[in-house]
Amino acid sequence: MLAYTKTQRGIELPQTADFDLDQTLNCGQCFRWYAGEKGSYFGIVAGKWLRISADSETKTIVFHNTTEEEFEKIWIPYFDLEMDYGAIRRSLSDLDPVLACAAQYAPGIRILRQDPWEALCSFILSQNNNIPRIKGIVERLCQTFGDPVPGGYRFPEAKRLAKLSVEDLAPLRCGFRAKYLCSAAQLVENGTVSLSELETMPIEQARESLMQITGVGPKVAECALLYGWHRLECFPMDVWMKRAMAYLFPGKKIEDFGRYAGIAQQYIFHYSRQNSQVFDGFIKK
DNA sequence: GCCCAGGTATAAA
DNA sequence: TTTATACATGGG
Repeated sequence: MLAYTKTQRGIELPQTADFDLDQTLNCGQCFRWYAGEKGSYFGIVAGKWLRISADSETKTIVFHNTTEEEFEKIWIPYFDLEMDYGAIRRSLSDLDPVLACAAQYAPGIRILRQDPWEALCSFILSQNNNIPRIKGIVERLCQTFGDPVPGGYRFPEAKRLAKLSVEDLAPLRCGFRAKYLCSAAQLVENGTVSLSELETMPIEQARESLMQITGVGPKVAECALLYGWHRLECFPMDVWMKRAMAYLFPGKKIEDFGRYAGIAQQYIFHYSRQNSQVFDGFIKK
């Protein structure tokens, strides 16, 4: 069982190497968390506003003003707190020495269990885009079409977006991606793409299913399945990652990373971005 | 102003 | 089947 304590501030969790807020919330897997004071973050998940911070005095992660019930129901699953990322990191490290090196750069990364629909939309909006702007678009999407909740807005349901036209989405200023969002909403709403079935569907089939949506290619499908459906075997590949793989793991295939390939991918992504030697090795054409 | 962003659809080779 | 371009917008 997960060891947490209830205090005046909320719920507190002993700080470990396996959970780092910056690495987890600032790595491009989610777009609705904002940095607050003193290294804290705030965001809205499942209609609940949360402030979360690391307290170096008490050596705890603090989930502020949270009830036990809410913590159990929302935050444990969302932050995937019952999965042993330390064990996964060690087993991945045993697989390959270069991967072991990469893992050291972001040992505190966790793969969030985001809402599948929100993740799908977020990664549709992420294509050929940068993170600050993606965040802005997602925020406008929620403010414009999401139901209000204390602290902000929910992410709008597919049902709501399915009624909208490309013109209706103009306030988002998301450019050519508006028609992609419409396509996603309509295919989900008319049942062509079943959000619930994607959790257990064979991965190849799941990928094909998502790619029926106009604007969802292999990269977006892989990101959505990894970050939205927690399909950890998924390994988002872009030009950058292809080069990183060729440079760091010549001859190695994604399957070699096993069922936690997606976590390996996050380690590699962070490592490549932070290590200038690796960067110079493959990014300059 | 200029470059470009964790891509994809579409039209040529 | 592989390789080039346009795409909308705005952050840096």
